[in-house]
Amino acid sequence: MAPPKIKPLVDTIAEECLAVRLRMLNRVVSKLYDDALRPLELKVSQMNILVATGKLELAHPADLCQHLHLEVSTLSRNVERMKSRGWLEVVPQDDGRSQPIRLTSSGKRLLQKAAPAWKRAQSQAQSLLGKKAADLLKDAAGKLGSRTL
Amino acid sequence: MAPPKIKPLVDTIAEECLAVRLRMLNRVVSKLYDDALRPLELKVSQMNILVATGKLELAHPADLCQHLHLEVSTLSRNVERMKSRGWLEVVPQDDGRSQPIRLTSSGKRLLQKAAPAWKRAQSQAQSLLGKKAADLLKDAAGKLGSRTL
DNA sequence: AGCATCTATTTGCATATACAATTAAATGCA
DNA sequence: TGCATTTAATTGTATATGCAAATAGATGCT
Repeated sequence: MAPPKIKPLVDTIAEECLAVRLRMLNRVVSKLYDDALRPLELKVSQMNILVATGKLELAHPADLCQHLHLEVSTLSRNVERMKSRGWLEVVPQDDGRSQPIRLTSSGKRLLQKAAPAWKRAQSQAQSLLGKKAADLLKDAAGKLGSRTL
Repeated sequence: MAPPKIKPLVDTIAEECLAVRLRMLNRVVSKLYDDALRPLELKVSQMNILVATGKLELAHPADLCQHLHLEVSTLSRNVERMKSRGWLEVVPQDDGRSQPIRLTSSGKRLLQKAAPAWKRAQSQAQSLLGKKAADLLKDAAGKLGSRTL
């Protein structure tokens, strides 16, 4: 029998899909930050983790994941790389299951050094998205539960 | 000497970084679609490519990448997987460098079958983000140049 | 024709991400 | 004490992503 008409469906999804748009924006905006941070050999994904860890001071993986809406297994691999670079360290606890981490001095220095690059990327992203979209982005992120971080 | 004060910097980035928010939203929203599409063994990243290919009818990798703001190397690998699943096929050209692709019948049928799952995820994403943010998302994506797709 | 150059795509390598399964440690209860 | 259960994190496996380098084919110039 004749193949089903695919065109209307394709047009609908192409014009309306929120995921395709969000994923595109994510790629473009992440690249702005990655480009700015490249001289520091730091990626925006890693900077996010450094910041969230600094915010919590002593950060349990599961807590970080709740704040960042990241899978624990994803975080585990990222932290592994960042420990080996000397930016994070584990702080042993009474409960041997816990492996909470904190910033090392080196990690803190890296964040300080990254600040100007972050500011540049942030302002590029701001101009690209426009103020309204940028504000809405904050609102939307707030709706994800587990406070903004 | 004393370590630099890291707290104010961490607070600023945590509260204002657009990338961290966009990346979080991307993870959460992509998961809505991936969950809905899982029974079809289809990921939202792949659905995006199927749709963009369907839209162009005969799609050159470089064109797809421009529309989707994707690296050609990324697309190359994704297309490889999708060819091996029988959803896409290469259409040889006079210019031997060109490797334009199109949907196979199987790829079209898959899209048809995926439509209800897409609709469910789309409406979940809509509720999560709210109408205003969803609309802004379209505007913002429009700012990326190379028309909406 | 022959060669440098340009263009389209793929390949090598590394990180990011998620799901499922596993390990390790604490806890509760018989 | 001993064992099932629960909790915290890691490990196995696969896809997604991007940068840099390599390949392959077309094109233009001499």
